[in-house]
Amino acid sequence: MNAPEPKPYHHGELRPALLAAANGIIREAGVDALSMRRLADQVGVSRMAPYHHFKDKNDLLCAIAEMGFADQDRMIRSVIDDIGTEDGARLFENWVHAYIRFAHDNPETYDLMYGKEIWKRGAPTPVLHQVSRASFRLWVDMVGKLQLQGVLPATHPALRTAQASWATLHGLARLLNDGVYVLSGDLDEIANTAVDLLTQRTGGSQTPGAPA
Amino acid sequence: MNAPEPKPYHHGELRPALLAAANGIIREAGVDALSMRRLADQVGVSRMAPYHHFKDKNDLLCAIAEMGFADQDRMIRSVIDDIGTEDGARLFENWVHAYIRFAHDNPETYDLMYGKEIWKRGAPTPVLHQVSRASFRLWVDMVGKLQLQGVLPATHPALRTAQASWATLHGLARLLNDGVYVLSGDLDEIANTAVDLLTQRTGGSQTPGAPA
DNA sequence: CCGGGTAACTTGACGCCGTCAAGATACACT
DNA sequence: AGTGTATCTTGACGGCGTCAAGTTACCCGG
Repeated sequence: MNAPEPKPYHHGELRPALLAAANGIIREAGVDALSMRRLADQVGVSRMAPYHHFKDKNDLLCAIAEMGFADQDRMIRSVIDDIGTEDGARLFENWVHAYIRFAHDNPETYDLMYGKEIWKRGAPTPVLHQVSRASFRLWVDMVGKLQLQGVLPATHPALRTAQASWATLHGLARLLNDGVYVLSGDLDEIANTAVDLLTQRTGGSQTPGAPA
Repeated sequence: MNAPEPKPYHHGELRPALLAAANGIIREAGVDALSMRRLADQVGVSRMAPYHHFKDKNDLLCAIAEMGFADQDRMIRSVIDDIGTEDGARLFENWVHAYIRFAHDNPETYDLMYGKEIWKRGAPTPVLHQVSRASFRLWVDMVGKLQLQGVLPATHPALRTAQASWATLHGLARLLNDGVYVLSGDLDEIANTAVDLLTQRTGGSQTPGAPA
């Protein structure tokens, strides 16, 4: 056992430890409960120690948002890989549900990723900017392919269609997470409605996982 | 001139004065800049005075959000009245643009009305709850009528269609205000794309104000 | 006219917060 | 061994929301 070493002045792995702890706090107590002081305390360092690894609180939040984008991209890509490019409609449906589920499972992180906390109040880190744009580009490309397959209407350029349709997803996610108008239980049904609206489908399969 | 009376211990019109000042601060410096202390200072009373008219900071914010809903409803209704119920498609288009414009012109208030600050963090006042639900009901009724006119698809109940389509508007508003993905200049075009998507229109009038 | 009740307002204090400034510590390299 | 540097600590400042206890002005029945 070489673990103990009660207080090795130099923590050694502070940055990752901070990120992990911050994610934990956010997940359990919400992003409002995350303060630099409390974070430092929880990791076992003094209050100013984190400032050697993150210039700001904003800087820390950006790093967390970055991780969120990475997670989301991973999840989203797995949806694509699961199906291949064969059945576009099904792919889109799964995508939508995956997106909503991600937002629902990680409400606080989602908030950080797209909320004003970072994007309006504090300036987003350049690297966060890149990451988020890359994530959006993934979506635009996807929409383009779905337009070619006739799943989504091609009456507008892919970029515009991507923006408008993504706004729908984002709006749903926000309403769900903020608890306005939309009840958690109705979400799947609303998501299906959104899918039908966007794909201009006549009727609706009520649950995507139905044994077809 | 009977105005001066430098410091009449009892302010007399404190509550409305607080609301007005709060709205001013929010409009000019953002909701983050609104603190109870600063507000009190600006109105010329001591820090705890506002607490006799608003139980909480949350209570104050709810009151501001209420006013926001009132404004929004007024604006929305004026769109309806402007056109009558004759041309549903045009009505819907104008509605969407009016909605977005409202969000764009009052970003901080909009944030308060639908954001987590009130709905998740602090509990919304009962009366705010009522007001917001009434506002949403207005939208649901509207959607129902548009479905009857064939402007919006009737494949789902009015409630679901209202939720899904409203999510689109809300998403656009959020993205615009938070500065994610959507540029201010592209907004009208994106809004039109959204209208076309939702109404399943084949092509698009590019600007609503275009001379037919 | 006066006495007391009550609503409006003030001042003091507490414990949080983010972070600047300056000092202490441990390691890395010459 | 000595020096430089990255890392971590402690102290302090101003700001926040708000509880508790005091002060002031008005209102109303006698």
